[in-house]
Amino acid sequence: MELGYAATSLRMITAKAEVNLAAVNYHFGSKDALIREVFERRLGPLNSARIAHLDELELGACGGPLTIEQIMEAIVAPALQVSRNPLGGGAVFLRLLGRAFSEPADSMREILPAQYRQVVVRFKEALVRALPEIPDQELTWRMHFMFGALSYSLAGNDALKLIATCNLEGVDEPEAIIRRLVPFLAAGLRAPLPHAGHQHGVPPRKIGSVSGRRVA
Amino acid sequence: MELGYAATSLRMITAKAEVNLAAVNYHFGSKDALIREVFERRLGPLNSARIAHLDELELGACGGPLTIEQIMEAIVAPALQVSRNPLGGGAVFLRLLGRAFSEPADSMREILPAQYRQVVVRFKEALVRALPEIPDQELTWRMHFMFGALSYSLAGNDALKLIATCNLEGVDEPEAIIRRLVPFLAAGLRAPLPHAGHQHGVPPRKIGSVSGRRVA
DNA sequence: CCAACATTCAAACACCCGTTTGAATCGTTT
DNA sequence: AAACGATTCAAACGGGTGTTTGAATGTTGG
Repeated sequence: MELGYAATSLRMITAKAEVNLAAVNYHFGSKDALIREVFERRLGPLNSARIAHLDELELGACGGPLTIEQIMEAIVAPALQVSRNPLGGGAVFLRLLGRAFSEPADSMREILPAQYRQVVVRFKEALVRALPEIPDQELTWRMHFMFGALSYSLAGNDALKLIATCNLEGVDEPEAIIRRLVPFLAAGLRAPLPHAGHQHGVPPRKIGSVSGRRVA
Repeated sequence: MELGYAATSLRMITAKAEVNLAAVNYHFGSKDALIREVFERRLGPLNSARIAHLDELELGACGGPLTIEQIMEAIVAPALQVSRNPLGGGAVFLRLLGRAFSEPADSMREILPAQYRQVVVRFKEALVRALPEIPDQELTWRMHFMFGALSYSLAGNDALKLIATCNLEGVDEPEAIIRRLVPFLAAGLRAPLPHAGHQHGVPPRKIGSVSGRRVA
C-alpha cells in the first residue's frame, strides 16, 4: 500500500511479520502468489457481500428498478463494513485496494478483472434498468469513471493531500470520503447526454480551439 | 508508463533510447532527477497553458463567473492539444501523467504537488465563483474527485478494459474519453448537497445498515 | 518412544539494480 | 597541429532482489 508492489520486498514483509524469509516461498510459492492470496482472501468476500447486498435490494424492489443511490449503497456499504472491521482488513485494505487499481504489476492486472467480473456484470444490469435513457456504451464509460473515482479516493493519494488548498477533514476516514463521493457520482451517472439536444455544454468543435501558445 | 517507476530500470530506458547507461547519471545526476526533468519539461508547459486558457476565458467573461463547462475546458483543452502533438509528448505523456497520480515513488509525491499547486489555486477560485452555493470544503473534495477521475481515465488502466462488459470504443483516444468524462464531472460538481443544513449528510445509521452477513 | 512428516531457519544462489570510474573519443579553440 | 574540456563508453562496484537449498527443529500418529 505504501510503496507499490515492485518496491516492496519480501524481506520487508517477512521482517515486519517477524517470519523467516523462506516462509513465503514455502507456503505460497512466490511473491505473485502471495499478493494474489491477499486479494482472494479480502476482496473475494467484499465483492460477494456487494452482490448479496444488491440481491436483497432487488428482492425488496419487487422487480422494479432500483435507484442510483440504492445501487451505490450496495457497492459502498460492504466496503464501509470492511473499513470498520480491523480483523477483516480494515481501512488499510481499502487503501490497498484503491492503489491496486492503478498498480502496473502484471499480477495485479490479472487479479482485479478476475475478482470484479461478476460484480461488474450484476451492477451494470442494475444500472441499465435504473437509467434506461442512457445508452449502453455511455453507461459503461460512466461506470468506468465511477470505479476510477472510487478507487482513487479510497487510495487516499498523499500527493493530492498536498494539492488541497484547505485541510480536508476526514481524508483518512472512508466514511467521510464516501459520504461526499456518492452524491457526486450519482449526479455524474444521471448527467444529461452531451449530444441530446437540450444541453449545449461545450461545443465539440470549440474544445481546444483557444490558442495555448501563451505557454510561459 | 507501462511498468511504473520502480520496475522500470535505467538499463531498459537507455537501451530503448540507444544510449549508454552512464549517460543519464552524467547528464541528469540520478534516476530521480531524470523523471523530475521529464515532468518539468512536459507538465510545466501543460499547466501553464491551462492557466493561460483560464485567463483568456475570465477576460472574456468581464468579471462574471465562468460556467463549469468553461472551467473544465481550460483544464481539458490544453491536455487534448498535448495529446494531438506527438512532439510535445502526445497521448503517451497523458497516460504517463495519469499513472503518475497514483505512483507510490517518493519522487513523484514531490513532483506533482509542486507542479500543480498554482493550477489548483486558480481553478479552485474559478469554481468557488461558479458554484457559490457549494461550501468550500465540499468543493475541495469535489475537485479532488475530479482530478482523480481525470487522471484515472487518462491512465487508461488496462485492468479496467477487461472489466468492461462491452468493447469501449475509443479507450485509447483521449478525445473520446474526455468527451464522455466532462459532462459526467460537470454534473458531479453541480450535485445537490446531501443535506441542506450542515454535516451529517446521509444518516450514518442507514447506509450499510442492511445486513452484510450473507457473505459467502 | 520413535519414525514420518511439516515447518522453520540461516546461508547461499544467480541476477538485476543505480551509480561510479577511468580511459577513449569527439569538437572546438587557440 | 596541439591542447583541452565535454561527452561517450565498457567495466566494475556495492548492494538489494526473488528464490532455492539442506540441515535443524517442531508436531503428529502408530
